Amino acid sequence: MKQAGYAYDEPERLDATFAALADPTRRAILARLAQGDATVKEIAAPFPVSQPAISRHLKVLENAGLISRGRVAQRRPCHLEGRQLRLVVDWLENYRSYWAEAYGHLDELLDELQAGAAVRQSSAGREGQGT
Amino acid sequence: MKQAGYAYDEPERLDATFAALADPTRRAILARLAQGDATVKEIAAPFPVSQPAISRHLKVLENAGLISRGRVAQRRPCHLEGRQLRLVVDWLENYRSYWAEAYGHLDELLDELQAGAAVRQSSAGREGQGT
DNA sequence: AAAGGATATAACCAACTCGTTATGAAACAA
DNA sequence: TTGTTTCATAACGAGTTGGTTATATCCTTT
Repeated sequence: MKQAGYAYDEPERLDATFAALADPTRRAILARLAQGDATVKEIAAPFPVSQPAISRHLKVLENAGLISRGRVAQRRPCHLEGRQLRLVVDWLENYRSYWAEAYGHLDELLDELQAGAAVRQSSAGREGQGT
Repeated sequence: MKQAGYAYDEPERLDATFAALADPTRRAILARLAQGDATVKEIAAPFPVSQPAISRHLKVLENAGLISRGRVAQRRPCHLEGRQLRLVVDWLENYRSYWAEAYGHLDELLDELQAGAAVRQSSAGREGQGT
């Protein structure tokens, strides 16, 4: 386990990251960015809040390391940064034995089953339907 | 108390869950509980904060669905609930393509490489991209 | 140079968070 | 009963958050 400035837990960055993820608007922004980079205006469009509010959300996401920002003319295209999400995944890994058996979304489960099936597909004929 | 009805994102519970995880003391509590159930007093012991503060952290964790509490005499043993962590994992799954390639912990990476190697063991094409 | 579009910053406010101390309530033990 | 242990709740203050409107900044276009 790591020991940073904090007495008990991991780096302080996780604080900011989890806090950033705690807001639905920000998660929605991430969902938008998962489909491709976007400018502030594009990001702001679907939301019922002001542009400054979005700008601040973006700053929070950036401070959390969840996004990065480029610069094209007067636009500042935002890009989803997988690295920080990875840290969250890594953190969760410590608890795998707890959530692994928990029944989560069904499709997740099916996904795993399918992945397993794909590997051994050489033998018999599977039926599985999609959706 | 709270109101549902968010336009964009998933259930509101994720808000509470991520918010709960944003605090290092609470993550440390979870880490403690990962080693086994514990009473409030036991949990509070290592922390430099008052017992009421711990009680409130536990309430936050409970509201987030991350822990549950039993009742034994005057003790209220706390138990880590994997189900809610699973929801976080499920949420992260949507971003897998982003964090999967990100270099996180090395062992994680190796784990994946090994799994991948097992799958493609028969086909021998592929020029590698390095790094 | 002047105008305009895209974004950031400032100032402000209501609501929430996290800590504190003091006290209350429930279960046990004498 | 009386006291003790374990935990929760109330009340308060400082700091943070998330929204607003107004304004400043930067870059492009005319």
